[in-house]
Amino acid sequence: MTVAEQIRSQFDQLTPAERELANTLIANYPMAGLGTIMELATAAKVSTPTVMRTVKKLGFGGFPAFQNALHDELKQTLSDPIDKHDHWANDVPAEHMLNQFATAVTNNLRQSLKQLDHKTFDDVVTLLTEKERSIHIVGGRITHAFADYLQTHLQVIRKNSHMLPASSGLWPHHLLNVNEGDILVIFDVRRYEADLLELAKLANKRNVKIILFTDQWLSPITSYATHYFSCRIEAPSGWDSGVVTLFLIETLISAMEEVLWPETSSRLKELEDIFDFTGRFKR
Amino acid sequence: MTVAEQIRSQFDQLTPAERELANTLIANYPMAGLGTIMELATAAKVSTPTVMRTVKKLGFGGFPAFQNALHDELKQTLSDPIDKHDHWANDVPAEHMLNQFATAVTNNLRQSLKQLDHKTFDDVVTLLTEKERSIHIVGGRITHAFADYLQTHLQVIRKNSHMLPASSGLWPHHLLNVNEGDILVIFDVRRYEADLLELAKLANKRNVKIILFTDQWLSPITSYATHYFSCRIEAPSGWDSGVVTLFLIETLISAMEEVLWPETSSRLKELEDIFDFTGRFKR
DNA sequence: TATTGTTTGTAAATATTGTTACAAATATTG
DNA sequence: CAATATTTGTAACAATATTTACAAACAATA
Repeated sequence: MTVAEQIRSQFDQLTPAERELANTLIANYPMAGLGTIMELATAAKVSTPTVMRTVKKLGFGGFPAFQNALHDELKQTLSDPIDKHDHWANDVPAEHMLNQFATAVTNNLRQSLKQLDHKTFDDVVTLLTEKERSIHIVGGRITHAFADYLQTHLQVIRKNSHMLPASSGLWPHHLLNVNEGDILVIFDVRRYEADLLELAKLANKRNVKIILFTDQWLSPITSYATHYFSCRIEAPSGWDSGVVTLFLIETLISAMEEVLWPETSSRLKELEDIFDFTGRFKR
Repeated sequence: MTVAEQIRSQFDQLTPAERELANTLIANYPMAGLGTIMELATAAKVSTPTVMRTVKKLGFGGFPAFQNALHDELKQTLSDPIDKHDHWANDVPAEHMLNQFATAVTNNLRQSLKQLDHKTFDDVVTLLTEKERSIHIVGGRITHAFADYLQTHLQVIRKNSHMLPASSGLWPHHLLNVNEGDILVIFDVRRYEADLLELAKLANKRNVKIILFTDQWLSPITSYATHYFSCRIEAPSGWDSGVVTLFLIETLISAMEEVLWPETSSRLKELEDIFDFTGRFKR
């Protein structure tokens, strides 16, 4: 039973001043009840004790209790409609790693998306599709695989994307090939790597645009990055999860593809022809 | 500019405790900010002064001012007849690639988990944790990155895991190092690669146990595999999504870690020490 | 390693809110 | 119309919330 229903059901038992209150409360429900008891009293043009008596009459212990009820209701109304499946896998107990991980991962995704500024996303898509800029990609110990994945896909949809060598000793040398206005994509999640930070500083000095993929605690590279994505990486284990990071990479690729479709389609065609020729793939 | 946007835009200038607060605030926005300053502090596991400082940093005069801003926003949201709550990302149209992709990915996850036999999962965990077997990992053009990711993690929690060389010409040679009872983890999604199939046949002949990660259409290697996982890879674009594949890899790793914890912990400790020594990581 | 600056929490002080007691105002009844 | 009951608001009080001051913990730097 909602607070509004409670008010309506007892409306006829209220005194004139109390009805005044009830009316203003319902008139802009539930906002009117979210402030202080004084604000509500003023809005209804009654005194605070009247409010007090009314909420008690309605069955609440006091004004805070009444307000909590409103809060709980609001929570329901605003709560995510995205189903919280407590059981993802069939016939598997909820404590099974599969279910735990599925829950954690979707939470990560939901929260990361809430924090993501979509303008950042769109700006990055624009940057990455400007073909006069060349792209350079680098990752850390764990994130190296993501850098690899991004590169594999970028290669197909545009020219001039390169992986930085695995050995950090070669990075300064490689930076000579990076021009002002070029893009450096860095993956850096905890524990943040000192070499990557140095690289970012150097690149920043050369006016290279830095796009950073990091975690919710933000790598120190953030200060040097033109744009950054913070992907939540919580997992029910000692490990971190890269699922959200991968999600973002793939979404970026898809968004880029939309923009670049004319060029992409012909590149893809060429690629298919080459693979057909080499016979590496099953038809 | 909404409070949420204000938080996002200044997120990188916040201190760790302040970020903690910002995260919980955004995670269940705006409900978390509607109670008292103490409730918010408790929810975020910080002290009330931290909340105080944060809201001032965000540009509000004090907590009540901050709360009023939330109230005003909420008023807007609640009077807005358009249901904004169907979206993953805030303030982004439903047709935006971010929302489309998020929906697709969670559907993939749900469906993949429905089809997954958890006994297969548990059996694979058992197989991979038997340390007398050595593990060999190989991926295709796209899936190479996943093979890499798996290897990076396996390396930490157990001995004797190896990546097959990138060039398929070297695989037959490498197979000589693989003994009966060893494990070959293969990643093969469409378009299925002929070389990988040949490799699987050879390995099968040598009584190597094959664990296969493939898509919902099942690679031809499935017939030679001891266990296989089919991960749905549908995406709203010409590309396939590897999110479910990564999810499974990470879940496997976590499950293995649970089993192997005694050994893992000491290996992890060693690893940390080495990294500390080399100074590659920020503390 | 000592020094400095930053971050964070504890605890006291201040302000505000919620509650109660009581009296004035209003309505009700004989 | 007076007596009584009911309703309502004023003002004091108590409880709680917000803010500030300060000190401990922590990280950065020399």
